[in-house]
Amino acid sequence: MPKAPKKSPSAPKFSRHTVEARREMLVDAGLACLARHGILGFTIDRICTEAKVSRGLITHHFQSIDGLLAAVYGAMYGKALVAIENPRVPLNATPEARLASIIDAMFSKEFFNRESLNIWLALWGEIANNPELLKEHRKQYARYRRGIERTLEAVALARGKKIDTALVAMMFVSLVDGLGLEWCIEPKLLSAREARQACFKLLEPILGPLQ
Amino acid sequence: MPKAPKKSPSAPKFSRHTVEARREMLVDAGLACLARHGILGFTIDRICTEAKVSRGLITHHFQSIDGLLAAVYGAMYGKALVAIENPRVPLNATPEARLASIIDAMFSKEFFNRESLNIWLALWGEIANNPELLKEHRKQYARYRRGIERTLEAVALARGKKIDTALVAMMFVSLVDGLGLEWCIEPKLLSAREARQACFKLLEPILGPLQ
DNA sequence: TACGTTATTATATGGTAGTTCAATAAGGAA
DNA sequence: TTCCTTATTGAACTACCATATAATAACGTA
Repeated sequence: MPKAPKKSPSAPKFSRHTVEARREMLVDAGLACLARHGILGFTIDRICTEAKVSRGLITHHFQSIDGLLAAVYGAMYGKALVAIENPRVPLNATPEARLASIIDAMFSKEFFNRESLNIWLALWGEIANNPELLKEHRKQYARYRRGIERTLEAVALARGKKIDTALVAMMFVSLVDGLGLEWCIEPKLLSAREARQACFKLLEPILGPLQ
Repeated sequence: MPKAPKKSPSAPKFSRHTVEARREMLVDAGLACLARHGILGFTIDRICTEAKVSRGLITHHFQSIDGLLAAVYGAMYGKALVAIENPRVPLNATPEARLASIIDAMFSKEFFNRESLNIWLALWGEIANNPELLKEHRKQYARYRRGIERTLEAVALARGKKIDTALVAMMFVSLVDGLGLEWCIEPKLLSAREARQACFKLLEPILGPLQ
C-alpha cells in the first residue's frame, strides 16, 4: 500500500458547487493572491492552487483571467459601498454622524489593513491598462463618489454652508486613497488613527467642527 | 538583389556606448513600457525591442529585470527631486514662494501627465512586493518627504504658526499622490488646475493665505 | 593598419503564462 | 438504484518569461 490515500477510495475526488458559490471561492482566492504578491501574482496557476481547483475552472466561470480580475475588483467595492451607502448609524442620525461613521469605517481594521490596501494598489495600477477592469471601475467608482458627495452635501446643507461638492469630494477621496497608499508601502510612517485624523483636518475647515 | 539591406554592407550592425549612456537608454525604454502597459508590460522582450537592442543587454547592465526596475524608479524620483530641492525661484525668495513653486511644478505638464502617472501607479503597486524596489523606495522617498517637510516648516516658521510638520507633510504628499491617482484613471473628473487648487485648499487653513 | 578590450548579439534552456477541449465524475432527479 | 446534467478535471498547446553563456564585432589604442 504505497502512498496511502488520505480518504477512503469511495470518497469523491472533488465536490461540485453552485455557479455562484464557486465564483465566490475563486474571487476569494484571487483576492488572496493579489494581497500576497500584487498583480504579478494574479495568475491562473496561483489562484487555482489557492482555491484548490484545477486550471480549467477560471476560464469556465469567468471566460478569462481578466474576467476574474474584474469580478475581484467588484468584490472589493462591494464591501466598501456597504459602509458608505448604509453607515452604521440610526436612521434618524445627523448628516455629521453619517459622515463620521463613514470615515471611522474607512480607517477601521476591516478596510485599513495591508492585505486590502495591497489589493487596491495592485488594482489601481492596472485599471488604465486593462479595458475590462476599466469598465468595472467606471461602474463602481461612480457609485462610490456619488455616496461621498451626497454625504458631504448633506452636512453642508444642514449647516448652511455653500461648498464646491465635487471638488471637496474629490479632495476627500484623493486624501483617503493617498493615505492608504503611503501606509501600505510604509506603515510605520503613520497610524490608522493619524490617517483618520487627517481626514477631519481636511474637512473641518470646509464644513466646520465634526467631532 | 533580394531584400536589399538599408545600409551598405560595411555599416556597423550595432553601435557601442559607454556603460552610463546605455544604462540611461535602457531606463528610458523601461519607462516607455511602464507608461504604455503598466507593470505587466515591463518585460525583457518589450524593453529590448523598445530600446532596439538584443535580449541579453539588460542582464549585462542591471544583473536582472528587477535591477532595471529599481533604476527606473530612481530615475522617476530623480526628476521630481530636482523640482523640490531646487525650486525655480530666486535664492532670496520667501518660503511661501518656494512652496508655491513646488506645487506649480507638481501639476505642470512635465510631471502631471498620464504617462508619468501611469508609471507611478505601476511602481506603487509593486513596491510592497519587490524587495529590490522597496530598498530603492526607502532611499528616495525619505529625501522627498524631508524636502516637503522643510519647505512647510519654513513657511510655518516665517508666519509664527506652530504645525505638526510630519502630519501636514503626510497629508500633503498623500493628497498629491491621491489626486494623481484619480486623474490618471479618469482624467475627465478633474483638471490639473483643480488638482493644484486642491493643494492650496488643504494647506491654507493650516498655513494661512498662500496665493 | 593591426590589436585588444569588452559591449553587444544571438541562441539555448527551463519555467510559466493563458486558453482550449475531450474525458470524467459528482450529485440531484426519476 | 439508474440516469442525466453539467461542474470539474487534466493534459495539450502556443506563446512568452528571465537568465546564462559562448560567439561576435565595434572601436579606441598602439
